[in-house]
Amino acid sequence: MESIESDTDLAGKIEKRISESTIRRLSLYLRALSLLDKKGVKTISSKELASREKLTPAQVRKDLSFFGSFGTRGLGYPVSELRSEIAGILGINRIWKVALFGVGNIGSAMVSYKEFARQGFQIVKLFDNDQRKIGSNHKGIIVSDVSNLEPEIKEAGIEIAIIGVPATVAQYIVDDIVAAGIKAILNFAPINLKVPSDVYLRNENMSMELEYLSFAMVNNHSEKKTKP
Amino acid sequence: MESIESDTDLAGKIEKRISESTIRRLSLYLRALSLLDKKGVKTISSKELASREKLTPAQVRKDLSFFGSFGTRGLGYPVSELRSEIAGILGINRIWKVALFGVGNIGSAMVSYKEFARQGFQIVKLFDNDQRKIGSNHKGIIVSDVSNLEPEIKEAGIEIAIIGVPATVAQYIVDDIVAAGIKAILNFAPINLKVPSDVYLRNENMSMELEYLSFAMVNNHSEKKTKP
DNA sequence: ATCTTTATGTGAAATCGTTCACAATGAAAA
DNA sequence: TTTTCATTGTGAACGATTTCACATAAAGAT
Ligand SMILES: NC(=O)c1ccc[n+]([C@@H]2O[C@H](COP(=O)([O-])OP(=O)(O)OC[C@H]3O[C@@H](n4cnc5c(N)ncnc54)[C@H](O)[C@@H]3O)[C@@H](O)[C@H]2O)c1
Ligand SMILES: NC(=O)c1ccc[n+]([C@@H]2O[C@H](COP(=O)([O-])OP(=O)(O)OC[C@H]3O[C@@H](n4cnc5c(N)ncnc54)[C@H](O)[C@@H]3O)[C@@H](O)[C@H]2O)c1
Repeated sequence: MESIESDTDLAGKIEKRISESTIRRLSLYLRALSLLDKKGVKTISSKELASREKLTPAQVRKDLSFFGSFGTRGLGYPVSELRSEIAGILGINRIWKVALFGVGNIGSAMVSYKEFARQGFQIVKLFDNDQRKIGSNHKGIIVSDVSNLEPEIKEAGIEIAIIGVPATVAQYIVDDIVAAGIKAILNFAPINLKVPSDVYLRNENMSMELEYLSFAMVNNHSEKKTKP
Repeated sequence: MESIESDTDLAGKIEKRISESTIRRLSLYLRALSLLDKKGVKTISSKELASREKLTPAQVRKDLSFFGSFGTRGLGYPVSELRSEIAGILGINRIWKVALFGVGNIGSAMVSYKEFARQGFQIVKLFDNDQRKIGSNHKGIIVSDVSNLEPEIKEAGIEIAIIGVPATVAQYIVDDIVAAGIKAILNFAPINLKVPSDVYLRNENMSMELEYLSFAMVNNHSEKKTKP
């Protein structure tokens, strides 16, 4: 439960905790590199990569240096190779099976979004408690009854859950999900969910982003720093 | 364009830049306080408030102290009053008119979400370029043609735009929106949009959150710090 | 082969954000 | 009243992250 594990850790080297900011920036690098790769660009310098994501070249180099030396001095980084290195670091050079809880507005939007599957996040199960939805077909997936989640999750090999149910019931669903062995949760409900310390939880909070915009406008708040 | 403005700044006091983290935590405090207020709780200590959002009491007190003294020593903070103070700081004790661009999966989900309006963000215009959608009624709003956005935005007094169009066209739409005078944008397209420095931009990046979960699982990465 | 140019990788410095620790203060009890 | 108690508000210490600055290395030019 500490730091990073040995598959990105050259033997004997002292491990260093990777900051959340660095990990988030890796996602940005990955997105930029994927685009460049598709365009046929072969190499890119930290300066160019930084400018595409409003970061500094030093930041790019420092972030990457935590994981290894991927560049060539005088030349830059090989686009395609760096792309797959980062995919490997982020753990998305594989398929993650995802289950979605709550096939409502936000849930339906997620299932329809093909980009997730392309990035390795495959939504393979949908759960709801509404009898009108259970049994119906959404993008090729039959909606299951949430009251029977454990065997279905285990059988399908689900490792990530997305929470798209109302805030009032989210904690109950999460308790069941955790009991079923899921270790990663992306939550859209506006509530602070309690999970055991070995379960990873991220919150998607759109109100927070709108409120940030509101604050910025009311206070003429300047972005002082490159933030992923 | 620097720091916070004078309405939260007692005369003569030196202004201090408020960190992004602090602003994001204010949103969390607001959410918790709204809930407590609804439950009829009258006062809350920094300790209790912190525990509800997985933060430290010192953090809560420090965050609030940037904006004033709202508590009573020995007692705590008055829930209802602090709630409206924070709403004032965030600039949401008023109504913001919002326009949504791209009435697709994510766009439809946002229009249907009543909570935004309750928080002061009122979606009053929808824009699309699909002839089948233009003129149709979504939750009481007629979808407008995006090619005629400027007069409609100005007439409606829109100040915030939500971008729910494909990444390939997002920059074009944003250029038009900015030309129409909009100063705040919440973007769902997975692309780094270029905007003038006086336009506030926030990105909602769900892939980033999923990738963070993936990284955490692959690397047994522990949350070391309270992050909003 | 040698030189010039360009750009990486990385300690060290600087900046920024969080936590500590305690004096100050008001509420409640005696 | 006076004392006790709980909890705020805040400088200062600490820790984390970002930026600087340069030695190092490879590519391309001459
Ligand atoms: N729609 C948005 O734009 C938006 C934005 C931000 C956050 N959210 C949050 O996302 C969540 C879902 O929002 P929505 O707009 O999609 O709501 P919704 O009402 O459209 O969908 C909720 C779904 O959850 C299902 N459900 C309810 N109780 C359940 C239970 N006990 N078990 C399983 N399924 C259950 C309902 O049948 C429904 O299909 C909410 O917590 C909301 O606050 C939504
Ligand atoms: N659906 C999701 O869960 C999800 C998740 C993350 C990010 N996103 C991003 O959000 C955006 C929208 O995704 P979606 O799934 O809602 O897509 P979608 O295709 O369902 O919706 C896009 C909408 O934009 C409209 N549009 C296209 N070109 C336009 C133009 N030039 N002007 C105005 N409108 C135009 C289309 O007619 C359509 O209604 C995309 O950038 C996507 O990458 C979506």
